[in-house]
Amino acid sequence: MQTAREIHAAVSLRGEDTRQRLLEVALDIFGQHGFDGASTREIVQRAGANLTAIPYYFGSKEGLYVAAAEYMVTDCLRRMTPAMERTLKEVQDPRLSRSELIRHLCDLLDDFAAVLMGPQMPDNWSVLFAREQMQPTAAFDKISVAFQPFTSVLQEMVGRILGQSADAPDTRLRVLTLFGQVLIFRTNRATVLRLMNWQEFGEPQLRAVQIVIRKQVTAILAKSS
Amino acid sequence: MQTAREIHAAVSLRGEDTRQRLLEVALDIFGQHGFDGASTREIVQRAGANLTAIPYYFGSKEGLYVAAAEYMVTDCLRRMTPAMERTLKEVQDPRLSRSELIRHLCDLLDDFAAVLMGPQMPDNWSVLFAREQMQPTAAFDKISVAFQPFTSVLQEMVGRILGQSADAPDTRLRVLTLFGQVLIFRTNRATVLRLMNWQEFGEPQLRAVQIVIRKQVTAILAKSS
DNA sequence: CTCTGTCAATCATTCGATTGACGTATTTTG
DNA sequence: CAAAATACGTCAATCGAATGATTGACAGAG
Repeated sequence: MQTAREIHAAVSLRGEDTRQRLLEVALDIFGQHGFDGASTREIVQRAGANLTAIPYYFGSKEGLYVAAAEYMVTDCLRRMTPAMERTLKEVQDPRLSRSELIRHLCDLLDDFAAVLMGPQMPDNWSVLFAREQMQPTAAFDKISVAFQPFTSVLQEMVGRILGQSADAPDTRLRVLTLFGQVLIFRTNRATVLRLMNWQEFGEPQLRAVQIVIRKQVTAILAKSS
Repeated sequence: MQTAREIHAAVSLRGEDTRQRLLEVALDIFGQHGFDGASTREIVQRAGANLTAIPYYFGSKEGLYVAAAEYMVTDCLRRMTPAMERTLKEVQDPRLSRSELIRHLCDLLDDFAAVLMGPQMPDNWSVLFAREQMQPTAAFDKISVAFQPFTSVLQEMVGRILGQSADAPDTRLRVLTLFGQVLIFRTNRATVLRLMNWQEFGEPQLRAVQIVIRKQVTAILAKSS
């Protein structure tokens, strides 16, 4: 990893445009074929750019990969921030009841599910994400750091609901398993579609998932310790 | 996909041996680099075989990929069958109480978590699995069919516990989310390790996960509808 | 005139697959 | 039982195609 070639920052409008198109296409193709399998020729062709644009803007194929991963993370976060900020505002009041906290948590998970299952999240992104989980590259750090505020909010809420520290191992494990209930609909897309006899993740499917998750999250956090 | 070249079935002992080594190495490398990124030369080199062994035994690179995926699924199932058969025997009695059923379900999920987090399940396998979820190839059918009995058992148990049909959409969604709570520790390995400040998935980590999952599954299925 | 961005042409490497030959078991035949 | 014939597995050499990267020239805006 890492090449020391010079990187141009795209000054003019024309340059920024091709840079952007390269990122989007690269993200799609890297997700589809993996780093080694992705062809720089295919990327530049679909982006309507020249082969030399990659070394020019990103230094190398690897530089393009890391930049594409960063681009993906930024875009995901951008879609989650409204729900997160809304939740942060909602739970500001320290006198909220347990059931009110649970309701706000469910609302947040609802939005999370909507983003994950929605059409704005291309499958190829998830593949790249999954690969980084098992074989972290330089891109994983950027991914990890970017998502931290999100898990942080969840820890805070779950901790308050269960009456324990937000940093307690039990709290963190709870957060992860709550995550898991939603994430499976993204990470195991094909299995879900087949088991449910669904053709796609549309509005009614999303609704059904949200209902079940609400029921279960409520049951998990309602009374038990 | 699919090439019509002739495939040799490896008759003698010597042939079966290299065939086996090719499968194991191929599974590792396909998982690591993806289908396009994997190099047949690297595979045969690490397997101590000749380049022509791949067309000879599997028809083509694609044939090797499908065979490797099948090999992985078979191996996973082999590790899960003992727990599954034990559970099937346990729940044979139709007069089992709800709490007893829940306990047996938790036991099954415990074993499932142990297999997923255990060292016998290489990371590269999970990557291949994840990729098949987003971009199913000919190998996904084999994967899907092989895992069906497992989801079938879970549907049966959850349906009985909740007093509803094993095939009801709600039952299936419950099964998927139960799955999800365990699966996240495999699919998002790097994120889990970082959030929990773990260096590995060892015995104590597995135990902690199992405890939380038991608590949550019990809470989910105990009383609510 | 200079800097930014683009371009075709070309480099050495590596890719998956094929070929035809060569041993070595296994089976058939005299 | 021994010899010939067949099938099995392996091997180096080679094919055409595609890979990432580099070069040097060229266009247009500041």
